[in-house]
Amino acid sequence: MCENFPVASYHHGNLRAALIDTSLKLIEEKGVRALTLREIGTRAGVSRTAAYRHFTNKADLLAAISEAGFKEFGDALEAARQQAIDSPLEAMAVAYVRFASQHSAHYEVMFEDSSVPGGEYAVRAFNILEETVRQGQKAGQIRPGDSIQLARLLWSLVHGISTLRLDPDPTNFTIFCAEVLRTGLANHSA
Amino acid sequence: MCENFPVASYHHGNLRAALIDTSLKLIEEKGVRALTLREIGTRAGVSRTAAYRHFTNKADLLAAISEAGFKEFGDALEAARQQAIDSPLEAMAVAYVRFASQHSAHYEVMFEDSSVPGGEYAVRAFNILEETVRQGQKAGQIRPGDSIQLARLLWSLVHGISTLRLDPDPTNFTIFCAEVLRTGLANHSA
DNA sequence: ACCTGAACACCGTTCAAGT
DNA sequence: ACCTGAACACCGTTCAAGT
Repeated sequence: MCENFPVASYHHGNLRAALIDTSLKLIEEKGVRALTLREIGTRAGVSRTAAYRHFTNKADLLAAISEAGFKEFGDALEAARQQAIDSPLEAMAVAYVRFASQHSAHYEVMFEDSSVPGGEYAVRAFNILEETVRQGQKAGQIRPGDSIQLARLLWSLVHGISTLRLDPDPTNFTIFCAEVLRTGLANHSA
Repeated sequence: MCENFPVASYHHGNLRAALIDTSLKLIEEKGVRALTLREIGTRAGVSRTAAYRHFTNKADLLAAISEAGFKEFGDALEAARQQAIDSPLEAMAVAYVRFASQHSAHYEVMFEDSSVPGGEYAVRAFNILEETVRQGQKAGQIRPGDSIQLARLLWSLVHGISTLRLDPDPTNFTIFCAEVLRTGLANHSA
């Protein structure tokens, strides 16, 4: 991070990164809806229109933030999939919810439009989910069936957990949800 | 609905309802973020500041829309619970997703802030979910355990399905999800 | 009581001008 | 190339004034 660099350093070509950095901090503080280009400029030590040298407009800035977020997101999911051998689905779910919780500014921008983004990194991130389902099916851990539909179910669940935040401990709640989803909501002793 | 009434009728005390009606239409067309008080006024045939006679500000208008939405929402969930005897959980899930799909403007406003609303009607709506879980547990259909946590799982899932809309047929996808959730994601034949 | 129109402080965006 | 400051067309909100 470069928040303590002198203002002069922004004039050497890293203003773009500084603007994104500043934006993420402002989003964390007040939410995306309160984000203004003018305040970003002021906080970054440049004029209110300096951002237009690096982004065509505000939407373009947000798109850049979203793309960077999906890249990190995919890396986190990929790491979770490779590490967990016994229960990759639970590991993925936890990694998903943890990312949304710890990178709330990124996550907010990524799913701002309430429509699924179609960017390269977004597609990659969600392909990882589906691959995990197929992997589990091959290993005999997950029921057979349309892996895309099963991945959509999983994705909907972790997205709902992440945006609704009904439980104060997201990780613990996600582990609980993964267990119930795995074994089923039905009463097996009946 | 009163969309075809003469403009003069708005001056007889029903401007408040007309403003909410107009807002919902504008939200359906362009989304909440593009909603402006000025356009609401113009579309309703009054001045750009007429709304301030009925709402303290824009946030208050949105709060009124949200509250009315949660009231209708609760009615829909309650009706679904009372009708379905054999699988109340699936009926609730379908009713939830169908409401979000058919009342997208209302739903968008209701969950705009990405934080759970605490209003009277919102609490009522989600108590119905939990009651359904307890009901299913008493009937021996649903596994025992903390009904609040199980309701939170269900709620997260249907909210995720509603906001992400990964499947073109929300109702059909919800029935699929309810079946998987009921019987479990694990491979039972292994 | 209810509505209007001008006014104020914001915002995104453009553009001529500076280095 | 990169940044600035004035300017324009929008917003939400306030308020004195009209009926």
